[in-house]
Amino acid sequence: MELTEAGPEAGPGTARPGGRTARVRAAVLRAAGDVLAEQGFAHLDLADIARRAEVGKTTVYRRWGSVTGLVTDLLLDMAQQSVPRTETGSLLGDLKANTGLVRRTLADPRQGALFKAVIAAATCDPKAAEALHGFYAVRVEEWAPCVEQAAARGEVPGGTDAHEVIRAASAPLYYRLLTTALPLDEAAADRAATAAAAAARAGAYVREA
Amino acid sequence: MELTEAGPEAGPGTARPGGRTARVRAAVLRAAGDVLAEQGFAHLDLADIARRAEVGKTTVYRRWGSVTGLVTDLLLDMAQQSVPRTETGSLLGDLKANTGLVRRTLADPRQGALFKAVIAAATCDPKAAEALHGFYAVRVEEWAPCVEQAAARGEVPGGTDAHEVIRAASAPLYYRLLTTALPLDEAAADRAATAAAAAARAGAYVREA
DNA sequence: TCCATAACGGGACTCCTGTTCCATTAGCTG
DNA sequence: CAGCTAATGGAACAGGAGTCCCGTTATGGA
Repeated sequence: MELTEAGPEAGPGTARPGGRTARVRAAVLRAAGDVLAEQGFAHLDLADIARRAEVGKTTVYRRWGSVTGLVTDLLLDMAQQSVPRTETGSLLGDLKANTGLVRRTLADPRQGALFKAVIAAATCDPKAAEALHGFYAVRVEEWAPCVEQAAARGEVPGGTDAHEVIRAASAPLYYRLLTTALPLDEAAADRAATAAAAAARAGAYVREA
Repeated sequence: MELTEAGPEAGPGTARPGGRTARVRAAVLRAAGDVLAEQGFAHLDLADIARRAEVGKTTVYRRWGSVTGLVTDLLLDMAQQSVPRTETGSLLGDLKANTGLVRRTLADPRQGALFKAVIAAATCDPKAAEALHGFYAVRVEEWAPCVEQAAARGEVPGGTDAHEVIRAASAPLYYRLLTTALPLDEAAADRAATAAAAAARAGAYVREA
């Protein structure tokens, strides 16, 4: 997995990223996503993906090296497509927009399977973990302003940790997805947003001195 | 993986569970835990575990069959040792006791690695997922009464979903463990408890009609 | 347009995971 | 305590994941 490797001599796919290289990457990531959605992380076999993508097995091993490496790149690719944040004028509205987006993503067969896979990969592979942490750091950063605006409006106390509020809103959805068999319905998303907003208003996320 | 297989003819280890069979299971689970703590889920190789446990490779494959099967059994074994719930007299105190326990468990190198592994296994294996869901269902059930007592004391509105409150208290810790590189410190645990208590008091977990 | 070479692709090869077979050990039951 | 058989363990085997080698393709620059 040389994808995130710094330094002058990086792995294949970096010196000539255009044309064929890009096509191969697209085909492989697409095939990997298909397998994930259809059969899950356990059945992710690089040889099979090479076959589906109509790409040489050697190429897949050379560029991605392992299942976790491939999943990591899949995440990096997905991180490109950022969904812009919507503003509703109230903290609760903004948080509901956020949890609704998270819920729809996790409930979607393809995206949901991908996220499960990435989380699984992150638990065993440091590079995957780093990519995942980076992904969420960006997302949280993107949504944090809505809490700061709420603080400016006086909806929540000053000194409220905006990042922590955003994380608190998503957390129950991930917990539900991973540790229960309960459905990820809209009620759960709204409840998560409502709870985060209520806790924030009560000053639960005010930074300690 | 015949562990949870119902019916008259179950897998090996069920007809003569005493003596040697129990010793083999203990040795294998212990070795598996060691490897998990030392090297993580990715390096969990059944042949290696058999070697460490000084047990025949065939035996491990016959009784557990796969990495996820072994991890699942490890979880079932761990589910036996239930830590009794403490009662402090206030919802916030009880929730802090809960999140403190969760935090210590996840921060412990051995237990934390094990939980990460089980979560990873659950994302790719239905049996592992079922075992994990059962585990958390029991834990949540164990702690739910503290919310009901709080309702009886008038700390939270009637009709508050006790299970949901307990889940809400743990969720941020798991989210933090999996999606960030932030430390699982006591402040995070207390904050999670405080937020869940505040949201519950505000009626965020009242069941809809 | 042409060249140097980055990147790909096929095939052979290796090693290791997981299976099968059967002899041996040791629980359970009468 | 004796026998039946569940369960284990060693050894040989099969299949597939991952590697290596090298010829082929096509990209980016001169």
